[in-house]
Amino acid sequence: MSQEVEQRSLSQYLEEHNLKHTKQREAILAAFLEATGHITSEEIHSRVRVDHPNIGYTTVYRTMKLLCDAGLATERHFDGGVTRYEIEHEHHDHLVCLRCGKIIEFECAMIEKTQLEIADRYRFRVLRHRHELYGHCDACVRELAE
Amino acid sequence: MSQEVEQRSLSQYLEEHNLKHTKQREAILAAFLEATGHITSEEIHSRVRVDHPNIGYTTVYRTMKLLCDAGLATERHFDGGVTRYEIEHEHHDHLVCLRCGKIIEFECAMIEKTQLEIADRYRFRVLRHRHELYGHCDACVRELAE
DNA sequence: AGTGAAATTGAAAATCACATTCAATTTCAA
DNA sequence: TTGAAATTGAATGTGATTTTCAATTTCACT
Repeated sequence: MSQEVEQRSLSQYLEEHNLKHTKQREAILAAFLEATGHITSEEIHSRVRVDHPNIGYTTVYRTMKLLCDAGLATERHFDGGVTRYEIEHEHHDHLVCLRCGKIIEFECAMIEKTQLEIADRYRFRVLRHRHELYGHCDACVRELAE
Repeated sequence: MSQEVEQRSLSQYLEEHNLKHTKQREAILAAFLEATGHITSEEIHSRVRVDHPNIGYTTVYRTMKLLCDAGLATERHFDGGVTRYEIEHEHHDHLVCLRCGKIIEFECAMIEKTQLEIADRYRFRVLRHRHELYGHCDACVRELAE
């Protein structure tokens, strides 16, 4: 299946860090990968429970942190106070629909460059950033117009 | 004193909304204005307690919400999960020092314009945004280099 | 295969920041 | 002065996450 690379990557991380390979970790990674981006621990928990009814919420929680450390997932904190996880890939920022919750990724070299220039003016060393545009997606704008 | 305008502005808002003018509200606004930007409810509470030892945390909390509604303060949620309040003024974004907590405001018409162009490409209607650069300020970079 | 030290699990309890409840108090228009 | 309505603040609730800890599992080494 298409999860081989990630499962192997997890195993490698676990070995390198003297951590143990468990059914739970494997199942949680699988559930996370099967979902499409920006999922919450809660959602992963329900999904993983279908096949593994006795995996606890705490374990999902801890495992998602682990996957982040292992470089397989990234934590995102959008407005609303719930942590979401996305599959780790190139840097990007987000458009977040306040009505339907849809999350669109975007990337803009121009903005990236400009923000570094701004930081330079303050002799500020940027380590990371977040840039989120909140509003209404196309579909919601249409529905609201009705 | 220099708070006259804001105090009057608060009074006006209270009248217009059939709310009452209380010592607590006045004191909390005063404490907020005396502080320099990006303060937490917790901090406002300690400050206001100096002269008004029996004002409760809940009241500070509620009053800060009120000041936001009245257009005198703005709520900000930086990484770390604590709400901070700043004196309401023109739109701007932030540089946040992860070491000393210093917060620098910046504004960039170019970025504002570019992000609207990006949103347009997705037919996304932007209602608000957040753009925060996290890293180390000049002073901290120097100290870290020692 | 068996052993045991170390890691992991999961239920429950703790934490953290914020929000709500409610009885007592205060405000202010009449 | 009065009393209806708003406000206060202590205590309690909430929601998301985090920690605790006893029981279980993993895995390097017999």
